[in-house]
Formats: sequence, structure tokens, C-alpha cells
Amino acid sequence: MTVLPRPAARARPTMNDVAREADVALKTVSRYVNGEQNINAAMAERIADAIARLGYRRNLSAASLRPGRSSRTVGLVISDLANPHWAALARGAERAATDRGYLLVTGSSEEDGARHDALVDRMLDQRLDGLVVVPPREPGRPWSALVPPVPPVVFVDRPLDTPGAHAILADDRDGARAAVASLVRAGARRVALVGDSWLIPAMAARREGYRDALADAGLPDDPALQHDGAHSLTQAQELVAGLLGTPAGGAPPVDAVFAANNRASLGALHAFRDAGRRLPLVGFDDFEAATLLDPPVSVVAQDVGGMGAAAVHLLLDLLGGTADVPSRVVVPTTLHLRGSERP
Amino acid sequence: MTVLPRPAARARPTMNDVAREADVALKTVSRYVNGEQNINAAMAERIADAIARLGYRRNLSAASLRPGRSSRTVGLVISDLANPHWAALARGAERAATDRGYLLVTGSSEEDGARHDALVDRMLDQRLDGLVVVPPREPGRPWSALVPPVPPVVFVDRPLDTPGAHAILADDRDGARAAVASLVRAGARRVALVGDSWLIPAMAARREGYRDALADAGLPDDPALQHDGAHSLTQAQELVAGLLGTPAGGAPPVDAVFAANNRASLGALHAFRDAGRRLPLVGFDDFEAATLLDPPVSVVAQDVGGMGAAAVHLLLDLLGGTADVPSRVVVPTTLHLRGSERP
DNA sequence: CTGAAAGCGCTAACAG
DNA sequence: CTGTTAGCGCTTTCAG
Repeated sequence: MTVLPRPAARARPTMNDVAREADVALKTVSRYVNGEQNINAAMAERIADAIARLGYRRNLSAASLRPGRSSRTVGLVISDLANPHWAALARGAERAATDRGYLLVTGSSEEDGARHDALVDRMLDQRLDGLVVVPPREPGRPWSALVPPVPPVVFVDRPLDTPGAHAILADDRDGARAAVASLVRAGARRVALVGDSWLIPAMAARREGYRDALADAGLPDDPALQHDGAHSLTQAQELVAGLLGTPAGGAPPVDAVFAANNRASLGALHAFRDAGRRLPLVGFDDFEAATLLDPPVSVVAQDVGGMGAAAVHLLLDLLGGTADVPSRVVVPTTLHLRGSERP
Repeated sequence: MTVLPRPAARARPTMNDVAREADVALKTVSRYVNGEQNINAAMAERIADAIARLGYRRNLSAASLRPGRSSRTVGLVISDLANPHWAALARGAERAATDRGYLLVTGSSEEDGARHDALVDRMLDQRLDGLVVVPPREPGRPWSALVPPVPPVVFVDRPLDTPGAHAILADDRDGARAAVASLVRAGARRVALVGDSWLIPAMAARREGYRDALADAGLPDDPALQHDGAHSLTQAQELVAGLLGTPAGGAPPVDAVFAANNRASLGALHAFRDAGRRLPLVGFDDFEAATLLDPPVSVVAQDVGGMGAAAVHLLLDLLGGTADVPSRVVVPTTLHLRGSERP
């Protein structure tokens, strides 16, 4: 029995093949494919036929080779796609990209500078048209270290370390302030702040808002109440479990918790469940099960999907040279009081 | 005042520029950049210097132009990145891709055939190396309609409508059977099935498992208990709210719910909360807050991230021509009984 | 309005 | 081990 060689995968037809088949010049096919107007109707029809007959597909990658031509692809670097917060951001970004004919490349940095930088490098080498970036907690190389020309970048949740950098930010400070104020209004006097590293600009801003609310109420700003070690749900859970225990040295106990992101909220809720005892709680960032719990969890909601979409729209406007592109967009937050802020 | 023309953005240096700067041939730079070994050390150093001096970055897009050369980019088409289930799948896929030096392009079909097909077309035109695809509920064009050559595709959650198609599947039938069996064991006799369209292969398989469990227990297979209209959380909620009311025509009431995906579980829980009354419940697919609820929600868990990673690994093995690539991988599920299965 | 020729940044043959 | 030449699929001058 003879083994036939596997037939060589037929190569895709090229524009040249179409031109030959339709008996027109290459350039005419190019014009047709690009939707240019000035084409003889008869030729257009011959070309359409040839394309159908050959099963021709345009090679966008080749089309974008020439400098100045866009690849219609943008990149998004976040910390972790599996976190519903970032997934919502990515979804918003993706929708905006698709709506405008772009493809979205995503990557998770896992809050690691080196990983983040590697993703950015890879995306730059791929010649994506632009990037939406959420810088990692552990910063790697400064953005300014990149040798220009660098494609446009829109930062989310981050300070502007590059002059003229564009950014989409939530009104973290104001949201946190409203959250903590609601706890104080419900009677809390010693509100614990459970957050991720202060190196994260959004976190630092939320701490400011926390302090604002305390100051507004004439309460002391006690650093011992402010925790920035909740990098994960588990760490937040352990941290809050500690808060529920008897404080060392006879310090007065914590009487409420402000969870500065959705991991912290869930961690606190796990700790409450484990201890069989809960403290008044308000979280930053809404989460799916917030209204299912008893009591329902109060949160400061931000339109995360909207922020992702806004970032991509801003990026594409930048690319398109649209005039008057704002360099900084601050998105408001909304406080949803559902009951968990009360003792 | 004279407006100076914006200085032309300096073009990126090319390999040619590096070659000139280092005074070697273009091809030598190419060799260096590709990590080939046979290079004179002195030359290598001159090249390295030139690259640093010029801030040269390789253009991967140009490098992949030549047929047969990979773009090191794969695509993923799911239904909705904002659904934690798909986000977890995407995260797994992304991790596998990154680990192997690939970039991941993601797109959400919103369960719409046309949108799905458009995403696939776009990805094919971009000449991605391969695709991981979760076909939409409302099918669009059949895969076989694509004119070859088509890059490798790995399907997730889908039947093999193309000969030789590769797929990663959860053991839906077995998982559903275990879930329903646990409800029956706890005393349920009329278990409602709340799911999405039976057109979705995974859903059809879960219904089979549901029927298996009923048959095992000698219970009747009552179509009136099997609902496939829960396409969203809200629809599931309304559906379950209806089940909690008095059944029309004096039919015996439903006494337990098997929620066939995470949207259905959450919808059911919302309906329970609204009604102030709950039914025994087991859900398919774990979710973040399952253990926070009272009682904690029992689920059939699947390793969604693992499935995403497996899909990409299978795809890349296919691409690499690795021998013995399985054409079908079935991933087992695990039943977590937490209490909600009991009355 | 159409076409021929050149070239994008890079890799593949094939000589030296 | 290095360099020269051609050419990937497409767009872009610039002539007809």
C-alpha cells in the first residue's frame, strides 16, 4: 500500500490571482477591495465574480505592512481577566473596538511589572495601533523608557507619568468619601479601610476619600485602621478575620469596614461568615451577588464597562486625529445603600 | 505667530538601518534577531550595539507576512467576556497563549450568529494562526462554508459538525446527572430544569443528564418541568418566579431546581429572595459567591480556566504538528454539596 | 479611470 | 559563517 503524500495545503489566492482571473490590473482589485468609488461597473462585476470563484480573502496583515497604514487592532493590558472587575472593563473595551471595526488583543499582567512590560513589548512589536493600559501594582520599567515612536496609549486607573498621557479615571476619592460617610452616618466611629497597595493610584485616592469622610465627621485619622495588604480575596479574608478578633493592647475595636475593591468586599464577607458575626460594610465596586446576600451589600458602583469603552474610544479618536480629545476623563461613581452599612 | 508643522514622527528604524549602522548584511541582523547560533561574536556585539543605539524594535507583523510563517497570535470567540464563566475561560486561554509566546485576540459574539461570523471573518483576514471558538446559540453560517485553507480551530462546548474538528468539552451529562441525583436523594420528586436553549450542545447534554438521574430514580420525564428560555439572569429569575407561584391546572408543584448554568443559578437565587421562599437548588458551574449565601449553594463545578488553557494548548500542538493530538477532550466535573440541595 | 513598477520590513534561497 | 538577490501580499506613486 502506498502512502500518498498529504496534498500540499492549497495556498490562499492572492489579489494577484484575482486580478488575473478577472483580467484586470492588480491595482484595480485593490481599489475594488478597498471600496474606492471610481471603478468601471463591468470591471467591478468581473472582480466580484473572481473573488467569489476563488474564495479570495484579503490579507489584512499584509495590507497594514506599509507604514502609516493601520492594522485595526488595539491592545489591552489589565491585571487579571478572571477578576469580574477587569473582565467588565475588557468587555466594554472589546465592544467599543468591535463597533469601530477593530480587534482587541488582551493580556493579564498579574500585577507583575516584568510580565506587564513583556506584554507591552510584544504588543508593540506586533505593531498594534494603540494600547489601553492598566499599570501593575509592582511597576516595571517607566513608560518614558520606551524609545519613540510609541503608538498612542490610554491609561486607566493611573497617574500620568508621561507628559500628555491620556487617562480614564473613576472618581475614586469622591466615591470612597461617600461610602465612608454612610458608615459614619450609621453610627460607625472606627472604620477599617481594607485595600490593596497604596502604590496603586486608585487605592491611594480611595484612602484620601476615606480620610476626607473621617475629617468631615471630626473623627481621627488612625493609620492603624488602614490596611493595604489585601492583594487577593484570601488576604482580605485573613485581614478582616484579624479585625474581628480582640484587638491587641486593649485598643478599641473596629466597628465598620470599608472594603476598597471587590476582592476586599468578598474577603470581608467570607471572614464575617467564618466568624458568624458581621460588621457594617460598604464596598468599592459593585459585584454580582451583592443584592443576594443578607443583608444586601452596599457599594460604590463604577461603570467599569463604560470606562473600558471610553478608553478605546479615546484611543481611536487619538488615532484618527480627532480634534479636542480630552486627555483625562473622570467617571463618576454611584453609592448604592442596601443595608449592610448599618450595624 | 507661525505655526510650525508638527515634526514628522520619526519612523521606526528597520532591520536595514541596523545592518547599515552595524556594517553587516541585512541577513546577519535577521539571524541575530532570530537567535540563530552561527554568528561571529564580534558581529553579534556590533549588532547588539546598533540595536540599542537606534532603539530598533522588530516588526513581527512584517516577519509573519511570508506564507508559512506564524504570527504567533491566536483568536478566541466566546459569547460574552463579562460573564464570569467566559472570562475564566478566556483567562485560561490567555495564560496558555502567553506561556507559549502567543498573543490572544478576544471577541464576544453575544450569542448572535452574524456577529460571531463577522468576528471569525475578521480574525481569518488578520491571518491569526488558529482559533478557539465557542459557537453561538443562534448559529450563523456552518463552518464547512468557509473556503479552505482555514487555519486550525478548536471548538469548546460544541458538536463536531466538521469532520476531524477538535473540541474541548465538559462532562456535562455526567455532571448534570450527579446534580439532579443529589436533589432526588434529598427528597425532591419534581425537579425543574432551568436552562438555556437546547440548541446549545452543552445544554442538551445537561438535559440528558437530568433525564438520566430521573430515570435512575424511577421518576417520570416530564417535559413541563424542562425550561430552555433562561438566556439571561433576568429571564431565569422570571422563570423561577413563575415556578414558585401556584401551578396552573392544579398540577403538583415543583419541589427543587436544577439550574443549568451560572446565569440560571443567580436568577433562581434572585427569585427566591424576591419570594422570600426558596427551593432546594443545585447549579451547574461554580460561582464566586456560592459559599457566601445561606445556605451555601451546591454546584457542579467545571475547571473552566483549565478548559480554556487546554483548548489553546491543543490548538498550538496542532499548529506545531505535534503527533497524537487528541481530537476530543472531555473534562470531568465535580459535585460540591454545600447544603442548598436540601429542603 | 486604469495600469506598471517600486517598495513596506522581513525571511528564504543560494552563492561566496 | 556571511552576503546577495528575490519576493511574501498589498498599497502607492506616477504614467497612460
